[in-house]
Amino acid sequence: MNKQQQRSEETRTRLLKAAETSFAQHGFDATGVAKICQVAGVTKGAFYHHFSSKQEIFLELFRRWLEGLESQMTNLREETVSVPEELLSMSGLIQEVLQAAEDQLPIYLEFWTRAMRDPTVMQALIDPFHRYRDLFSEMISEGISEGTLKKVHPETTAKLILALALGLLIQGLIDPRGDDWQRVTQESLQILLTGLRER
Amino acid sequence: MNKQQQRSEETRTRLLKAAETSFAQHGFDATGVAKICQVAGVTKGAFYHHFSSKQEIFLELFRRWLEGLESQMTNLREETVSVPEELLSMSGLIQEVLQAAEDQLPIYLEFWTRAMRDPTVMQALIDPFHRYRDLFSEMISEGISEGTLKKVHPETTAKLILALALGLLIQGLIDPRGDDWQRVTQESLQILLTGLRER
DNA sequence: ATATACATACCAACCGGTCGGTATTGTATG
DNA sequence: CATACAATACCGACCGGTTGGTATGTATAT
Repeated sequence: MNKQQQRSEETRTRLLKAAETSFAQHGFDATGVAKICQVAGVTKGAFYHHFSSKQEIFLELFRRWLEGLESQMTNLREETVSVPEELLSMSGLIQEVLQAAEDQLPIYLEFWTRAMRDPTVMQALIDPFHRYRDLFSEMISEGISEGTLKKVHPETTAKLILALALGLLIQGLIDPRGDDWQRVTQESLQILLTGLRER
Repeated sequence: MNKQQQRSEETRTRLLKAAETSFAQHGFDATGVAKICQVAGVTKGAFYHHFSSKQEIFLELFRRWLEGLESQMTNLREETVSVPEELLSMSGLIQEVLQAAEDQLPIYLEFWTRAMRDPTVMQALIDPFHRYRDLFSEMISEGISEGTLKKVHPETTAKLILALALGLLIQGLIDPRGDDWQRVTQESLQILLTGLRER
């Protein structure tokens, strides 16, 4: 890699990093491009050299986040054996998501909110989201055919599980240190599995 | 109430109504005070006569929403008999929330996002939220002592149920016409109850 | 007469994005 | 190896437009 390319890439990541924390702290609208540049230690010229608009740097962050999530989920699937076990190990994933971001968790909400207004962002959200759902749906179907799960409707159950994950994440947002969400997730999944498991 | 008060109150509600739809459609930041006034059919003078800032009219809407939710929930509790039945009738409530707002659902997300930045809004959100949780917690405890529910941890289960409700709401936001969320909610609660019910 | 409820005109601040220019690195040529 | 040229990466002053909020005037009810 060139010296130039190297420098370029570094500024780019600095900008992304700066944008991420800024968006997380103050939201998309309240974060000026100038502020992002200041945090990144570059100028507007650099910014608009790398990104064509404020919207675009946001979308870039969004995509990266979704990609990370998806790869985590697929990794998960490969490591486990039975479906119920697989579901239980989900709690670890939720915990990871919660911890990974720490202070900048609100950016996820920002993603969501903006998706509601902007069709481009919405599409970027919906597609992976549906893939997650399908992934869960397949998991359920698998569990049914392997005889570890009751004969429930896979798609509905997938929605149920996703709802649980989303809801716990959001509650974790409100009450970050109030509770051991790892434990709550674990127990919740236990209860859920009691209703799902074939015995 | 005299003629002046009557007029005053009408403008106030018009402003609130206008703000609600505008915030829902375009978000807090993207909605100008001027636009709210235009929709309401009054001028800025009227606006700042009734509300000291844009933030304040937002908070007013927020409080009203939370109050509405809470009263709906307490109503629900009085009408039903056994706890499992009570939980099942929750699905109706979720459905109501989804329908009631229709186009302006995103405003709830707006509430949430702003709460993450603004301590005032956050407090206004957390307090009722904890009350909801306590309400559920009591429901569970009641169910346990009346012998219809297994001996689970009430608070954890309350979080689980709230998570489910929140998650389904959010998925409903993404996919408003994709599915019969009423049915999904119903079935999800069924599955959950299978894991909770004492038999 | 006086307070209330609103209208009008206006401002200072800010913000996303542009643009002409510069500095540094890479490359072709003699 | 030196020179000329080109491409890339970046700078920072600037602009048009918007916005929340204010100052002041006016009409109407009490």
